[in-house]
Formats: sequence, structure tokens, C-alpha cells
Amino acid sequence: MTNHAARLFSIATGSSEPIYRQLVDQVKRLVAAGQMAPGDGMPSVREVAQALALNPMTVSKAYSLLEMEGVLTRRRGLGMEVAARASTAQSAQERAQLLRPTLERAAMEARQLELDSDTVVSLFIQILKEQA
Amino acid sequence: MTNHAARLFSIATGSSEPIYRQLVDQVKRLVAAGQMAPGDGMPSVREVAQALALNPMTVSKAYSLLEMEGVLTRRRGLGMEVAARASTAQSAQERAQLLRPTLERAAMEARQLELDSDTVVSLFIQILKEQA
Amino acid sequence: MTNHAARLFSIATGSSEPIYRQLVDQVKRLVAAGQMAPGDGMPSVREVAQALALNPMTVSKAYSLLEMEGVLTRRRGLGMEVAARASTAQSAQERAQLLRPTLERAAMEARQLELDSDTVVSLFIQILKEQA
Amino acid sequence: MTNHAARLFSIATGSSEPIYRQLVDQVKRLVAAGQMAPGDGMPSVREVAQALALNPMTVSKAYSLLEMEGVLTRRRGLGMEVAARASTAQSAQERAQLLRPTLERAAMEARQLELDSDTVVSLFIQILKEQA
DNA sequence: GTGGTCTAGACCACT
DNA sequence: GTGGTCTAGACCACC
Repeated sequence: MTNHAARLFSIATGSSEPIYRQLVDQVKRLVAAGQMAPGDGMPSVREVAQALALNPMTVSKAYSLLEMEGVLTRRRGLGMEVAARASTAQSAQERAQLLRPTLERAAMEARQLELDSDTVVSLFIQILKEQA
Repeated sequence: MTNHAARLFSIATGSSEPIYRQLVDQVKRLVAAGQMAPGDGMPSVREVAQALALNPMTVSKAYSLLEMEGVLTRRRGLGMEVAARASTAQSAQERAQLLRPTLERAAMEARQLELDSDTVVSLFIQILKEQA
Repeated sequence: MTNHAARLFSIATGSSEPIYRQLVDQVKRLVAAGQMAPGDGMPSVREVAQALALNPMTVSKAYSLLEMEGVLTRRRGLGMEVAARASTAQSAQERAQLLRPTLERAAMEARQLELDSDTVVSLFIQILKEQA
Repeated sequence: MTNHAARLFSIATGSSEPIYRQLVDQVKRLVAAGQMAPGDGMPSVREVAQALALNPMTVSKAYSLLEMEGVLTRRRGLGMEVAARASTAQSAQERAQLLRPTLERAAMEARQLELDSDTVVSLFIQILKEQA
């Protein structure tokens, strides 16, 4: 795998969201987007752990959960790879649904802050540009 | 105290975000928006606990943290109220900044899902309308 | 009673020590020192409450406890007075023993702060002079 | 972690001062005295709880407060340690100031007991010797 | 009535 | 093993 784990994943160690959960969700998104295709090898636990300064057990736990969910398969002695039967490369509409919960949360916060839609949307567009 | 606690707060019990943290953040947003003004009485710990089906200690912990942060003040035997020196009713621009972290997270997820900005923004607008 | 309650008592509202307890202890000390003699009338609940900006119920509770302990007696319609059988005007040695707990606490704190006796004692002497 | 928690801390269960507050204040004093240095590991919550016969949550609350105040830092899964930026090993003069409130309280009580300075000071010196 | 403190015990996240 | 969160329930201090 020439992908550098540090480029693939972005971890917020300060967040209350457990690190292993952040990893699991990100792998699912990358697979859903087709950025990882069935048969692709995953970076090794050790590699990810070092790149993100995490405990290897934490990465291992994330991989195990992804295996249980059928997203990854374990190739003995060779590491993990994206499972053949992983539902990959979904349509944009399907992928957009995975974004819903976070957008709904943003909308809830915007309502409590009494911000009108225009302000919120233009701020969001600006942030999307910054990241591009 | 005619505020119905259940209407003020919305708790996601399934979230990894601790309940007391959700309460703290929501109170801060409501105060920032001016929906709660200095001197306003907060619903009692027991009232909120019952309305949201929480343990009173969980609510109490949130109130204590808000007191330490200077958002609420305790009136012995009378309950909590919004602190006089709480920075309330901020400008829309200031309030929008409180929304940044969540929008940044949404943008990160969108990028990993390889969704183009138009798709994401229109989905967001739709969700904002649903909630209105 | 010409004694101004505000001069007799000093209350630390911020302390974790309950206000009624502070009042009880102070009355006991004043009686032990003979500053209040049997038959002396106490300032009224209302007077103390107003002078110290306390809730009258709090003062009333302190007086009730002192009555139960036999330090004060209730004269119907006339207020409270120091009980005839209150053990007053004790010797300096007896009174000093009432000071022990607080001094022991100070000594414990000094030890944890690794302060040598000379430093502590000279600071204490200085504070005693300030208050004189 | 060879520190015996029971030797480090001394708790007055009868006091009106909440236990968690007593713990917080004692840790601050030990750090101020340099008895605990940045990087030193704290005894675990469970260890302290058992040694002092307290509920772990009570100890945990004290540790959390110390973390919020920047005295301790949490190392996920490894326990708490004295924060690097904790202001440690202060001068004797600075440490003596931390003792002021308690000495002022003692002076106030002495005045109400009408004890002269000599009596009070010699009693204090005697107590300091007892503890040595 | 109000909030604060403490206990006992369960489960979770992380190393 | 570590600390964090939550529940259920008790008692206290204050108004």
C-alpha cells in the first residue's frame, strides 16, 4: 500500500468520539466512495498506529470491528484487505445519506443558535472551499 | 419556569457525546442566541431529569460545569439562573463561529465520501427546511 | 441589644461551611469568652438577617440549634437570651481548647506545604496583629 | 506509583468540607511544595478510593477538577500525572500565602474567644511540634 | 421546594 | 489495568 495512512485518515484525539470509532467510520466512507476497492490491501495496523501516533491495539480494534461488519477480510500473514462483498462505489445519492446524521446535527445547532439558513449555508460553502 | 425542559433540550442518547456535554453545549447555544437572558431561571435539575428521563446527577453535573464556566449562577435554595455576566445575544457572526466545528466535520466527511459541493449543499438546505 | 449584629458575627458566604453552623460556632465562642453573659438578650433573627444579608430562616435555624444545645433560651415575645445555665466565661485554657481543631488543620496544611515552623508562626503572629 | 495513597492524603470525614474538595486542596499543596513533580504519576482512582475507604467516584471527581484546573493531565488508559505546566516547587513565601486563609480563620476564632496572642501562639507552636 | 454530596454498582473506551 | 459515564437512591444544607 503506497497510500500513506496519515493522508487517508484524520483523527481528532481530543474528541469524545472514540478513536477506533472515528477510524471505522472513515474506512466505511472511503469504501463507499470507491476510494478503496475490494481486494485493496489496508495499511498495516503498525503503519497506521505509527503514522497517527495511536496505540496499535486501538487500530487493531477498529480493523476487527470492520471485519465483523464484513467491510474488511483478514488474509492470514498478509494483513487486511477490503472485502469482496463490501458494498462499494455507491451512487452519490446513497453516499449522501451517510452524511445525513452530521448535517442534521449541524441543522439542530444552527436552530438553537437562531441562525438563518442563508448565513449557515454560506459559511458551509466557505468551509467546503477551504478544504478543497 | 414555565419553560418545558423537554422542548428546550434534545438529547441523543445513542451518541458517544456524553449527555451532560450535550446539555452544556445546548445551554451555551441558547444563551448565545439570546433565547435565555441573564436572570432567567433555569428549569430545575429534577424537572429536566424527569422530562428527559435522565438521572438527576447527570443534569446536575451539566449545571455545575456551566456554573464553573460562568454561564449560570446558583441561588442557594432557589435554583440556577443565567449569569449576569454571561455573554448573551451575540451577533450572528459570532454565533456562526460556534457552528464551525460541526460544519468542518461535515465537510471532512463529504470529502471522504467524494461528494461534490453542490450535492452536499443542496442536501443541507433540504435538511434545514425540514427542521423549520 | 445595642450590639450591632454585623460587628459580632463575621460570615463567609462563599465557604462550604454552612452559614447556620458558622453562626452557632461563633455564638458558642462569644459565650465561652464571656462576651455574652447569661441573661443577655440576643439580637433578633430579623436584625441579624438584615445586617448580614442572610435569609431569616437561616438565622432562626442557628438560634433553634443553640436553644436545643442549651446555650440560648427562648423568651416568648421577647426574643432569645443567653441561657442561665450556659457554661460561660471559661478559663483561658478551656477556651484555647476550642481553638485546637482549626490550629491542627493549619498545622496539617503547613506540613503538606513543607513550610518550617518559624515561617508559619511569624506569618500567624503578623495576621494576629493585623486583626487587632 | 509506590506512593501509599493513605500516607499522602488525610481526610476528615466529619468535616463539612466536601471530601473531593479536601483532596483537591491537598494535591495542590503537595504540588506547590514540590512533593509531587510534573510527570509524576498519581495513585489510581481505585487505589486512593480503597486506601481512604471512599467511593471511586468521589476520588474521580477530585481528579477531574484538578485536570480542569490544569494541575493534572490524563493519559488515556494509563492514569493521571502531574501536569507539565503545573506551577510547582514555589518559594516558601508563595507557599505561605496558601496558608493564609486558614490562619486568618484561626485568628478570627481566637479573637472571639478573647484569647491573647501569647496563649494562641504557644498553643500553635505546641501543635506544630506534635505533628513533626 | 432548590442544588450538593456520597455510595454502590454497572458498563464503556482505551492502553 | 486505567479513567469516564450513567443509574438509583440516600441524606444534607438552604430558602
